[in-house]
Amino acid sequence: MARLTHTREQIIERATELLMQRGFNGFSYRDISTHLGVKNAAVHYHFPTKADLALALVDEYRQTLRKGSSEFIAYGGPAWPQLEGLFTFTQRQFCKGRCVCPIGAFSVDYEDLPEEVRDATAQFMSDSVKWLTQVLEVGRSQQEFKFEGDAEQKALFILAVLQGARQMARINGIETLTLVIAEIRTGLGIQG
Amino acid sequence: MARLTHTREQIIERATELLMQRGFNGFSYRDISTHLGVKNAAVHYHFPTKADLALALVDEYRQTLRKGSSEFIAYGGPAWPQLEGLFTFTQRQFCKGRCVCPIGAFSVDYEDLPEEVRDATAQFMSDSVKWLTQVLEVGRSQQEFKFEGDAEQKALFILAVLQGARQMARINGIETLTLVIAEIRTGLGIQG
DNA sequence: AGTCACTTACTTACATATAAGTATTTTAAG
DNA sequence: CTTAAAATACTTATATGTAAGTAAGTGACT
Repeated sequence: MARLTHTREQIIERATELLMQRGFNGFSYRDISTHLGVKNAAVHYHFPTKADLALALVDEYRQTLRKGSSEFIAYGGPAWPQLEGLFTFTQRQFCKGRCVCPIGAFSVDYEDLPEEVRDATAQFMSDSVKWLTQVLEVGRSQQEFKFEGDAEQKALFILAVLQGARQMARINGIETLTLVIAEIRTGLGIQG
Repeated sequence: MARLTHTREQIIERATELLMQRGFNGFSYRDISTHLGVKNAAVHYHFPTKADLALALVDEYRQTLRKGSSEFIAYGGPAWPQLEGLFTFTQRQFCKGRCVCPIGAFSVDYEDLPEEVRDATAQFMSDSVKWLTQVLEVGRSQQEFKFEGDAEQKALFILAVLQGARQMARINGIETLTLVIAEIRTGLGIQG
């Protein structure tokens, strides 16, 4: 079943960009279709409603992030490359368009979202926290990181900083993100 | 010049709520007017365009935050009540409707915003960083806080965490915000 | 013949905004 | 102190554009 076109993938790609740049309520099907050179209804063909599209976006983002992290969860290994991977990912995403992360965007529009999308977003958050908690715990036990207290609390903390910094960086420039990441490293006893 | 109605103030109040709950693109003039029991055009009378409204909202939020902080800047005094004030403010705002802060909301819709609104948002951010930097510097020199490195970097860091946590709390519940604030205190050597 | 991936052509609804009119209140002049 | 004019705070009505969604049709491939 060889694919003739990649419209579906292209829709997701463009929608992700738009979501990150303008928020979920800040773009329309038209913004997607004109960009791809197809008609509005073509987008509806692949994603009948905007909720369907939103679900696909969360899923896509989850898969993107999971690619690198699933191996760690399964087989262990050093923890700090995992954490650095998260930093790099965050910075690279930001550079692709000074954008906030999809979850950050969704969290602003949260009340508006259909319940399934809210659930998917929450699930994604929960997965991320679990993953980072494990990275921190393993890293601490292997003397890669130095911190006190609950690893899950620290994980929440780090994800919150990244989320916030990415948004602030949109207004103040990327140095904000860089400085904040440096501060996280310091807080974990990692010397650059 | 006694005021007969408070429509203008009520518009700002309601619009702030809506902005925090649904983002700048997530509400319309109709949402405001029906809530107040006036007509759509009444809102346009006070704020001809949505950009005008946005500007007023940033200004309002700035004034709200500045009330408590201007005295500190002018006259000094202990620093930690200032910081605790920020925490309390953040938590109280959140409880008023599980909402993100207006600046967080704007940062998501940033690309969409008229330039004046972007400028005002940036100005607000810059003021906030300046204020918190001063609080941290004074607090450190008075032995209220304990931390190393640049105070401005730390200020950026703390504002980013609060911003991010407030959004995450929307999805995960207020404990996230509480935990994160506890973690900030720890990072400054403050014992609860 | 049927399914896939669309297009054409629409509908319904809402958002933003403006123009013109009205009631009430304030100001300022005689 | 009275009154005319001007400003204030709206309403009614309407224009223009856009968003989301659907029904029915088309052509290509299987």
